Amino acid sequence: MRNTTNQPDGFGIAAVERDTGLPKDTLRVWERRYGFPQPLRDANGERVYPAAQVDKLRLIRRLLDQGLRPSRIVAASTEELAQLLEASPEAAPPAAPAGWDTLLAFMQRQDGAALQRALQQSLLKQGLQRFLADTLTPLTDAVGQAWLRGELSVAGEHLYTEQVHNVLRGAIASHGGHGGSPSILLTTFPNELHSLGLLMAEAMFAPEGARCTSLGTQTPLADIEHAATQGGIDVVALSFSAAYPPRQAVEGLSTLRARLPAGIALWAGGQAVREQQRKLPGIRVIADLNDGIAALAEWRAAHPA
Amino acid sequence: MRNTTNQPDGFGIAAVERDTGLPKDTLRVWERRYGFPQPLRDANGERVYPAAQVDKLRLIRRLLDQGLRPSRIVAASTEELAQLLEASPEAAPPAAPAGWDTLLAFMQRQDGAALQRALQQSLLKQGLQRFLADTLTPLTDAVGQAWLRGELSVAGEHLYTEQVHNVLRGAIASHGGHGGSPSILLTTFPNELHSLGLLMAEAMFAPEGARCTSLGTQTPLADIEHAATQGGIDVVALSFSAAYPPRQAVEGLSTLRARLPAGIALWAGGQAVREQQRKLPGIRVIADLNDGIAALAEWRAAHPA
DNA sequence: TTTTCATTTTGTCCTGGACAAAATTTGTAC
DNA sequence: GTACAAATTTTGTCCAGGACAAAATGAAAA
Repeated sequence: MRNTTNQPDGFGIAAVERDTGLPKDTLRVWERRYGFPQPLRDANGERVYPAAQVDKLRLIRRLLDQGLRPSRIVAASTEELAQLLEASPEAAPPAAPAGWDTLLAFMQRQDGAALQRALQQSLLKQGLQRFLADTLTPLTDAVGQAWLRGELSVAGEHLYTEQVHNVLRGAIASHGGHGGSPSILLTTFPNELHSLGLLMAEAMFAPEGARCTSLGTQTPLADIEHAATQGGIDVVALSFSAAYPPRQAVEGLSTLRARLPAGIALWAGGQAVREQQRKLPGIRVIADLNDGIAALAEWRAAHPA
Repeated sequence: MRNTTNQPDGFGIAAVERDTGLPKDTLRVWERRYGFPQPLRDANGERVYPAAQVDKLRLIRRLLDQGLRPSRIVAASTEELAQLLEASPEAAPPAAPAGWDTLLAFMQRQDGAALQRALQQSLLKQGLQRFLADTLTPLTDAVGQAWLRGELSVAGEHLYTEQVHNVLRGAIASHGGHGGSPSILLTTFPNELHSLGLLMAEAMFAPEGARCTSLGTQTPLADIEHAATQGGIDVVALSFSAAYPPRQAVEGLSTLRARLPAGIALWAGGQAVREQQRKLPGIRVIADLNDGIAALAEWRAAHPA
């Protein structure tokens, strides 16, 4: 029954876990292996992390998400880390989307209303599918980059995600038609909690006249199977973010393919599976949003009403 | 680098922690002291919890929340636990919400469209706030119960959550007014990924004329602080599901309270904090949706424009 | 070039011990 | 008996240091 919070000057290990997202076990093993962090100890021998070390841990976490390895960065000095951060923001800063500066400013100042208005405006001007392909896809990319570079806080990124949700849900609802075929079940595997890809897929399929049923994120495999066979589903569509381990994706998809009746198609989209088509026989890997439309056309050609 | 999730028959310790809100350390020490839970072991000696034990842990968790002590209940048989639960004041599960049978059928057969139509209809008939208090609250409860009893699959529950999201987001959007004051920032702590409570709170506050900014789930503490001070926020509102460890909630809230300027109010709602007001000085614990309205009124009384 | 195989890295789990905070019981004075 | 202080038990979280599978990397073969 510790109170890890308000050490006179520093944070307990539980508080650091909450703040940085790095599990306690990881914090301890890093200390053992790399010599950082090196928390003080209180009277009872428990770790007390000074604020400066917590800040550095947060920086390390950003670099980790950029693809750097712990052995290279955990032991490095704060100056080296800052240099690394400058160095390789994905080499080529890919042509900021139109109006990027304005949008970034909205996110930085936490102005959700303005952000939503701007998105809504693009949607009306372009139509749903072009909005998805030409605006949302590069924009989401740019937001991720901005976070990696430290130009945007986690809060700013969350705000963006939230507003995209609002706009897309509204668009899907207004397209209304709980129409025809195929009947598509959309979801993600457990541990994949990125819902944006899912929603974008739904927004792509729904106006094409498919009957979309989304289960949100994190449906256990057995339940996907159950829902698909129960609900008269034609296609099960899974979404994978870049952060999902590709091997787990392949393994899970193969298992699911084996358990689903052959009459139900299985589609997989997202960064983690983009290059894996050859390892996934019987599964349609969807490379991007347009390819999704193609997959839909294929299905319809193969299943004349 | 374990994959705790998809054990062919059972859950890894990390999955159980997520599902029950009981920390790993606690699960292990209970096993040592009380002989329960008693998970199987996989080839590598790691704990694999059968579904039945996870269910029992969930039951124990509920009794704990009611103030019973671990030594009385952790070692008890499932029958004893069921009796204790009957006897408890909170019992009163009955009174199935109006139209429950129909709605349950929709969920069981994965008919999202019908479910959404039914919810939408209730919303129109009752108005948003009564819909929240009189329909959605008991309904969400009933869905959870049905899942516990095995009458509803995970997929069915996900379908329900998804449709409620659709309906509420639509309702909030149509209420439009990104109006006045206070300016409320809504989110959850890391590891709390239940978004329904958050959305219900937003749906409660928005039509009352508050300016709501939701960051979705899982915002690190430091980023909540950043967003609140950056964005001209008057109130930070956190939501906690029943599965969130109460101690962590209390500790996190205390830390956040200390870090936020005194001028920014901190509100906390949800099962995990319902009984914790006395441990949370300087924080307004919100008992239910109506109490949220009350908190809003209090704030306005204290801050005349 | 791609594919396969061996090696290193890395995160999460394990055991069993410890101890402070909280809860409960016991003791004492009014 | 009731109120309050002190002693005791209960309980959750932390610690150390070891282990190992999955992932990432690098080398070799096709």
